[in-house]
Amino acid sequence: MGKKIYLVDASTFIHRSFHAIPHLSNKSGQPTNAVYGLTATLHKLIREKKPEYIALAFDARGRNFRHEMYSDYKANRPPMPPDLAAQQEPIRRVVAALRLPTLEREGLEADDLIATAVARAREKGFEVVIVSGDKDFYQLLGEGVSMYDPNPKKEKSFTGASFQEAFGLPPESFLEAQGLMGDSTDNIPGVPGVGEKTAVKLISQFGDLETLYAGLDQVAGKLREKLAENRDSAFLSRDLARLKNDADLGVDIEDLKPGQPDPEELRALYQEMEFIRFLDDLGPSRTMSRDDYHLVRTSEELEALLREMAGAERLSVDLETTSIDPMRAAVVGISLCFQPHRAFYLPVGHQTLSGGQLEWPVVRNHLKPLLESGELPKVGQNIKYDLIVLRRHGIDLKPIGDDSMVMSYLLDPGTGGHNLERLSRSYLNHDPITYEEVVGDKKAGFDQVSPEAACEYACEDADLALMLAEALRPKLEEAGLAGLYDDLELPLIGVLAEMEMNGVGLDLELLNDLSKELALRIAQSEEKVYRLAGHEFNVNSPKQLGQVLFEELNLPQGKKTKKKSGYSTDVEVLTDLAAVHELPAEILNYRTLNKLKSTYVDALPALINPETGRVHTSFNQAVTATGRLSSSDPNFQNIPVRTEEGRRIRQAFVAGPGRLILSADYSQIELRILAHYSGDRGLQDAFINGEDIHTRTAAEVFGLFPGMVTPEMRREAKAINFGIVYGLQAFGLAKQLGIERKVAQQYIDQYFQRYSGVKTFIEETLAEARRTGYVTTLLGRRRALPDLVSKNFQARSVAERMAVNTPIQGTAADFIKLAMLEVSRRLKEAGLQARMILQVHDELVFEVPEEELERTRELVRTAMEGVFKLSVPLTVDVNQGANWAEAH
DNA sequence: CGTCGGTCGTAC
DNA sequence: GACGTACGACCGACGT
Repeated sequence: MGKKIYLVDASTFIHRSFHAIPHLSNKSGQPTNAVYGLTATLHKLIREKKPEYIALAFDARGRNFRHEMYSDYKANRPPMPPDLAAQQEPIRRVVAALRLPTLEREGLEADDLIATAVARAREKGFEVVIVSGDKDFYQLLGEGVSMYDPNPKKEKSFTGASFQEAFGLPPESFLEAQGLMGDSTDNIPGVPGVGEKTAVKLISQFGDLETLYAGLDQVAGKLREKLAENRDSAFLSRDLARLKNDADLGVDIEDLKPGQPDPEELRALYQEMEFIRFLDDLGPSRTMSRDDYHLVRTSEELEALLREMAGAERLSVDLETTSIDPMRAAVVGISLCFQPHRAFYLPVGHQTLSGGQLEWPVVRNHLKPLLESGELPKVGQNIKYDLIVLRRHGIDLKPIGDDSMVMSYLLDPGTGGHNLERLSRSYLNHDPITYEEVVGDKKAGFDQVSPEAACEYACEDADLALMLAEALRPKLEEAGLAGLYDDLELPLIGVLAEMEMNGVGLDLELLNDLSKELALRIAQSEEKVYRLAGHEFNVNSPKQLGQVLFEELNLPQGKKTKKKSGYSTDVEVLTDLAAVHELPAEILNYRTLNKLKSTYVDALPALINPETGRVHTSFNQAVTATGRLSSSDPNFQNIPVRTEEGRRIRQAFVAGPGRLILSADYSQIELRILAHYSGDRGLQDAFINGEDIHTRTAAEVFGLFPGMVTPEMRREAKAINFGIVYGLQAFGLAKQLGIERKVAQQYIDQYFQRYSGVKTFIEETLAEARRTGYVTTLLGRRRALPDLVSKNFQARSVAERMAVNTPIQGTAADFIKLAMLEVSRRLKEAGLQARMILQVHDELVFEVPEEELERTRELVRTAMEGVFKLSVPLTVDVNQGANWAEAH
């Protein structure tokens, strides 16, 4: 086999990608579609052809010899669009990092460089493949010269022979045809009215332009006239299309060998461009050595480890367990790391063993002094998990030094996924061993893993958490987030762990009764639905329901679904249809009942922990974009409250004997924060004077004395008040209130006129956010909003609403977190038994011994009201009862 | 049989 | 297109 060289027409691929691929950009707004297209082509080429010799040809900027021959050459080309110009530099960086040789000479186009390279390469006996789809290269095809177009849509190759077969003329004659055809994209005229078909036909008949014009009388009618009229143009066009094959390449063909691509450079580039697909192509980047990870499986080894740890300054801890639920997990092993890249794994609960392992009581007793030592800060990834598991296993882990997950969250709460793998990739440039790699079979528990495999994985996790804590600390400082982290989020971890461990008591009997009742009512509803529909179908399937409503019953369809895959059957549509037909109304009833039963009534008992007899939610500290907590397994933050059935579910959340449920919620916290932020006198006065804010707003908007406000007006004003915080617009308000859009707009205008401080606040918030690229809360929490400067109207609008909402929602989140810390501190200080069990954004729920009720009430209220001094008072309503429903 | 996107509905 | 932040049940398409 001889040598083969691939000559890539890079410039054409760049243009083609730019126009063919819909707009792509990374989060900082850099357009990337052309970079992506060329990179995809190159990856494919390298992967499939593994070229030994290759060169990428680029057009030189500016004029070249064709402009001299023909002043209108490419005169129809608009200047390079800015979005394409902006991609030139990253393209060069990709090519450089791929270590691909390039051809680029002043005054020459890529085509001429390739034609020249073809000639040089043939002289040296190379086989040549031109990588392009451009017909300008057809003239070069022939012995040992072929074309290959990797475009996935119409992947094709041409050799000299296959070209002849397809076009009926030898490739070198195609140039003659090009003279006749011209090329509109380059503004080469050719013979007007003659396209590829005619040109190829004429040339296959005559052979070349000279012969054609010599025998022009053999051509019939109109065509002959056109040919005759444009004789000069035809010859000029041929000259323009002729590729220059004697240029100076400035490089020897033999030197056009690809180098070893630089994986780190590429990784950084692809990360910046957000080319996830190509990142995967690069394979794992393992920048951390695992050579110094050790199994500790005898008490001698354990004692040696303890001696070594005596000098440690901080300790990274990671547990391997049998469950992701810390309230059910048993310890399988524990890894410890206290200096970079040196870590230890202590197996205690492995089922598959080749050697020995340690007994948990032995490990516990040995480690307990260190893990509970106030002198040695503990570091971890999501350390709340380890805190809970260890506490259940007799160790009170303290103090918390750092949690890499929480650190990363504060740095960028807007993008989800603060797991160790992602943190490691983005901050340490290291792809860790994944859980799947270690466990293999997804159904197997971690205790099925061998201690040896577990050691590598667990030690790496502990190592990573330590490295990340170190790497992220300066970033927090730089962003001004260190205070929020040290004084709020970090201490909150312990409070959340306690709340989760406290859990919530459920009245199972009540839930059982409710379940039976709902089952009956659902069955009745279902029957009625079938009767009204005329047949049975899956009522839970929006798709089937859509068919019944809109195709069988021919009810008027309101709207399509968001992603326009079908008919919408949501509550808004069905409510409208309920006026026309009985079925939609019944569906609504069915949905409500079924939702309650499946999501709450039946789901909750299944989550009762057998050890404690209670339900232990997970409060997630690193999920929401605004700083709120979220709750899952189960989500206790969306337990129904508005309907009667909903309240019955809350009745099942009960206090133990001799205890009460106490609920304390901030009154209108978001609107109070808005009043403070905006400095609006009207809004502030309303809160300072203890007025009903919705009545006040109604009076302002409708121009009445507060005494004249009707309940209906108050309801509308309430919608406006809430809507303002979310960036409401006339369309949305009109829809919600069922009023004309114009009227809604009047309401909003009036609102901003009466509360002009709010209007100013929104404008200033947006201006500041556009300038800095992020918004902040009163405590300095940040959220980046790159889309504020997006060219996409919709994306920009969404970002603007986030910019208004986040400081308000996020400040409320800051406050209740502060309150949780403060309440927790004071309860301990006062020696009260009350246990905090839930947080629902503006509400804290406690379980309190009856005899401590009054003291606890006052303690909770003052702690919550005093977290921050706003220009308006923070007010807390406290209520209590035997269950959560009564406490509201 | 598991995964994942879409739809819907609950909370603040 | 049009009001922010979450979680989760269920369906159905798709892949193993």
